Amino acid sequence: MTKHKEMAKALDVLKILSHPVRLSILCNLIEKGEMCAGDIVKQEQELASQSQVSQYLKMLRDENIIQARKNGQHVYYKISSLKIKLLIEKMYELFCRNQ
Amino acid sequence: MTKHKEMAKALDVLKILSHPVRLSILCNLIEKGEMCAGDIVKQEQELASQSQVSQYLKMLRDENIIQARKNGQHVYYKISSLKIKLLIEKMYELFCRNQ
DNA sequence: ATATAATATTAATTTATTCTAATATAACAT
DNA sequence: ATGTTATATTAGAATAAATTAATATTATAT
Repeated sequence: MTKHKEMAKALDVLKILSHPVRLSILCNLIEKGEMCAGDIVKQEQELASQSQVSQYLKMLRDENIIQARKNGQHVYYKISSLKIKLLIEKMYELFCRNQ
Repeated sequence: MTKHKEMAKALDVLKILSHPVRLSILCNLIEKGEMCAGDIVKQEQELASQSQVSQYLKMLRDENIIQARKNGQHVYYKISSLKIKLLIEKMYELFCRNQ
């Protein structure tokens, strides 16, 4: 990848992460491993509607940050990008660990 | 810090970083250690005006990501947040290192 | 005192992102 | 077939962020 494209990729990631509900969804997916759409909606219901969550999940899929697995009428999501997982974990370490 | 405030802090950081010129400024500051405003403007001149760069520098100062030191008519900037430095270095490692 | 160079500030415009509300689709149960 | 639950899609409205263009400030040199 060229320097410019690497930068663009990093910026895409940052933009996606810099939203309270999207970041929260990703943190919960890291914690739980896998969740179905409905449970994600429930987790975020204070801050976002079903429609919004569905739109965020699509964004995250389109960026190859999460992947979907359909089972009957349920859709299960999990993180597919190790890089994003590591980045969020680093942020957790830097901003959320005491001291 | 409460979980909610930590999250909010992380989000502020992500928003600030998710701009091509702001991220570029920070990367250059990490590389060079310290730069004066004029040199930063020169580095970014393809993408941003003097006014824009000055506004970005203010944002970064307001977030305590960089600090300013005035010497005559020049203002020298450098990164003041170790956390941000470490985060950007992690991003470099994840997104910009080959492989 | 005036001019110039370096940097900062401001308000208004433009553009991008997010939210809302309504509707669509697909799987399943009766 | 009809209803129901889970999830996705869409277009338009609302909000937020970025850019522009003009001006202000501060330090220095003449």
